[in-house]
Amino acid sequence: MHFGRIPAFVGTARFSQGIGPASGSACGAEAVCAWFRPVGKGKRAAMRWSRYFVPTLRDNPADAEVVSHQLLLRAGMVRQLASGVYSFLPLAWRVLLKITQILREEMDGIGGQEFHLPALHPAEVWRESGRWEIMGDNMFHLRDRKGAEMCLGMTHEEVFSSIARKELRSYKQLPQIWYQIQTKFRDEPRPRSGVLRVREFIMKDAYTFDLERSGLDKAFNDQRTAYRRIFDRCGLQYAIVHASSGTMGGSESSEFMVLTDAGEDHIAICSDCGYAANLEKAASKIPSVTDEAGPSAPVKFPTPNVRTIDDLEDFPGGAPARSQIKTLVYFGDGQLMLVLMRGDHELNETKLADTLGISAIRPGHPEEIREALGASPGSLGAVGVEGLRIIADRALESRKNMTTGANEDDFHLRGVDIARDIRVELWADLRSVREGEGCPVCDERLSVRRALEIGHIFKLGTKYSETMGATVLNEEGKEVPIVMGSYGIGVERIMASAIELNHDPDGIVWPMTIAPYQVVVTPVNINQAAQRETAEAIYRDLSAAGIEVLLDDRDERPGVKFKDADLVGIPLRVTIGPKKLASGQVELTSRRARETRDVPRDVVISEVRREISAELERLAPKL
RNA sequence: CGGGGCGUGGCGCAGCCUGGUUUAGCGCGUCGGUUUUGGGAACCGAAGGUCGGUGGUUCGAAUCCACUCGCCCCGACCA
Repeated sequence: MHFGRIPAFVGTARFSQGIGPASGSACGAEAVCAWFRPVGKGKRAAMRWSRYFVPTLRDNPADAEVVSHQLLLRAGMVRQLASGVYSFLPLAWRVLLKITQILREEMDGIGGQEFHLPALHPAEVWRESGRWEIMGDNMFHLRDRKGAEMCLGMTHEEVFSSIARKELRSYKQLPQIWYQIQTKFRDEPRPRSGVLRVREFIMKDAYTFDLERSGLDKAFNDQRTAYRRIFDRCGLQYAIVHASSGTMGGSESSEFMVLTDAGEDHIAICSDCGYAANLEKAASKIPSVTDEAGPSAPVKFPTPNVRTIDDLEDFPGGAPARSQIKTLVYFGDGQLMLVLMRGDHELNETKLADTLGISAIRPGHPEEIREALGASPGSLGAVGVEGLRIIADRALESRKNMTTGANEDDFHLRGVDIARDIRVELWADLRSVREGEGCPVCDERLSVRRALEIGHIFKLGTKYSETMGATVLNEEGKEVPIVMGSYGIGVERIMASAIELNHDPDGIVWPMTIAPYQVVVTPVNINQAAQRETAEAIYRDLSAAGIEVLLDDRDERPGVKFKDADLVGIPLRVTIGPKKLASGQVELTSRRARETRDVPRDVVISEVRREISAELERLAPKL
């Protein structure tokens, strides 16, 4: 823990790597140690607000929109360095350390072993897994001085797999549960929402290695339980939802979602049976439509200036949206394809990509579309189309007498019988579920809510072990691919969602478990000896009791100190004022309850301890 | 990548359209002093700005033009 004081170490670091004195000592040793420093037992130098770096702001910076971003800035916890890149100041770092401490305890609790892998990767391992191409511009690429291609790690399946394939040879070594808490780099197309979608962030990522599917099932369930304990302990309310596995691959995945409008995902949830799924995955039941018999063949009719579903609904001789076929053109896997939806339904692109098993799809460009179909969007249809893949949403199955574009500008077809007139290659659930539709499990009504992803667990299976050759010998001496799982948690997102869920007009209301400090001791007037001395004494006693306490010894007016304490969100405040102190009393305020009560000075320590215990009890994991 | 917006002391903004009367202002914050001390004090005094950058137009540019960098929002995309 004290490498920084060993001259040889500092000297070596400085000369061999050419880094300055500051990084040589502070960064080289202490910053690393900070990851491992246990939080909460500090009994050293007094934590005095007057000396503590907490640059609070009165006004909201103009470019902060979401609450967590505004409050993190105003509370003097974070500062932006670049778009999607944030510096964490001491208060925020304490919160993050407390969160990572909980992560460690729960990962260790299910047998996890902590690693620390490089953030800088050779291109090679990503080429092997095939994700160098798939990740594309989302990955930060660079070259070393020899010109070799490298990248900054977006995630660590590849690196962990490369260790596993070299070192794991026998089934006797399995199962393994490996994890780390590491910085990830993703060159987001659009960083946003403060610390919620960023380009550099801390992730707890875990990987399990098993011989068989059954082992993976157990590992997956253990992780799921650990995740529930973690988020319970962090004071978050969340939903566990079925999710798409996207570019991670794998067979099954669940996301842990905090219900907040600051999130960018949408989830469908059933309050009755508990069904919950990301809209990228959610299914629903919708009433079936009975069509009247139509003509024996499609009938073309002129529709001047009709370009949209709505236009055609209003057009004389048109059709209601539910009797229209929406024809979308997508490009993916090197080819154009037609995607058919009911007129009033919306395509979910992730469902389409998942159905096709490809990662990158995009809408066709107007020129491509015109070249392929001879018409522009607004007049497209699939009737008689040959040579293009045609994928249709299940809601269109066995529909008759439908109306769709004629692939001739300003003309549509009516009387289309899908089974008879369109060569559908693949039927799939492609539509986005909407509020109020039927739960696929119990038929109750689904609601659709905005949510923020804070964790995601995947059953990877053998995707990476096969492409990267990570195998072991089983009991019969046969070489088999290792069955893997992958499990991630966004550390800053826990911090930010805790704020999204716990704040009031005055500022943050930290859950006791992750609060930067548990108590702040505030003398109303630091210049009055009695108040000052009492505050110092209470501070010492609390500190000695192992409580995380901050002493607000600033020579400020009380209002300033109260406002800052509220803004920063410290759960408890002991206030020492002149009148009450004269009768041997101090005040104990709960930030969350916004309640203040008088407490005799000589029992304040035990009262504080009791309040903390009660809060920790409230946040104790339920399983 | 498409669309929109914004860069003026630490934070929030005005000034720009209609170039010079501005020594570039205002509120908050900061520093010094005095009086204060239970919910962001009052008064006095002070510091702090290459007006994002470069180039141009002009007698003269924060202001007009071109290019460029950065940031934010919506969409696309994304763990």
